[in-house]
Amino acid sequence: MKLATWNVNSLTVRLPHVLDWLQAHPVDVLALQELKLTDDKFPHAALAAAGYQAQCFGQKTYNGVALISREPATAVVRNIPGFEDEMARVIAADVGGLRVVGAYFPNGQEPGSDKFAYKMRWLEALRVWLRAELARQPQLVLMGDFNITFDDLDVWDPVGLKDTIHCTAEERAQLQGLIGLGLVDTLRLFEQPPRSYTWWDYRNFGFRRNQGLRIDHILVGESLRPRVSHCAIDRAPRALERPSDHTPVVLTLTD
DNA sequence: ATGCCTCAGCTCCTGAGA
Repeated sequence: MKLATWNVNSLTVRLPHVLDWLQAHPVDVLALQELKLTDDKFPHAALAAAGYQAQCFGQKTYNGVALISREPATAVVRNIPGFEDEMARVIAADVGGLRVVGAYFPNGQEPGSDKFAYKMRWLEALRVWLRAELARQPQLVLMGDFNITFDDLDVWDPVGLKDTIHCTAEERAQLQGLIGLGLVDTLRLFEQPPRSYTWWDYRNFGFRRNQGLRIDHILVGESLRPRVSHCAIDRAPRALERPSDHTPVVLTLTD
């Protein structure tokens, strides 16, 4: 079984890339973030023609998440129960015997800002909710655009970007809080090329210079760890014409 | 350097992203 996550930065613009990618990488589940469209504009027909059904949770202009899967997804939950949020950031469902959570974590803009405070509240609510979810169904996968680096290995310039957004101690403490629930950072279970990132700034030739961050992650419950056979970043879509600024991460589980 | 690029939208500029 294969699962993947990809922040597409507008599904309208990136649909051709997504369809091409699914054809070349027929994963069982693909979590998308930053759809930037409302549910009435979601391309169900194009995905159905490719052999996929979708559960979507969109909004106008910003945010928006979806779970695309070969098999139907059930018990769908949108956003964090009990956490009032105007933004469409989370979609969870049962797929293939797993609880799959796709998430677009808040950016946070700048430490000390209102948006940073919102990010921290959101992270706290996510952790509390996932603790209960894991108790109910330990076979859980949390994947998406976390907008947080684990450590300096995830940062192209850890000195210059020290304590900036995605790299602060507060954000990283919350990310470790998720690990503390019994979740595993699957990419780090396997040897990776040096300077492995999932996002590169559009500006300043960020991708060409490999000046990026690893902020898209796939975490699994400890009980799934024995089934994790591979995890890797697929840089290829970032090199296409008119790319998203993020690239997919792919997890392989033994059946 | 309050810059660089990309996207959506009350579209010829602005806000947001990261």
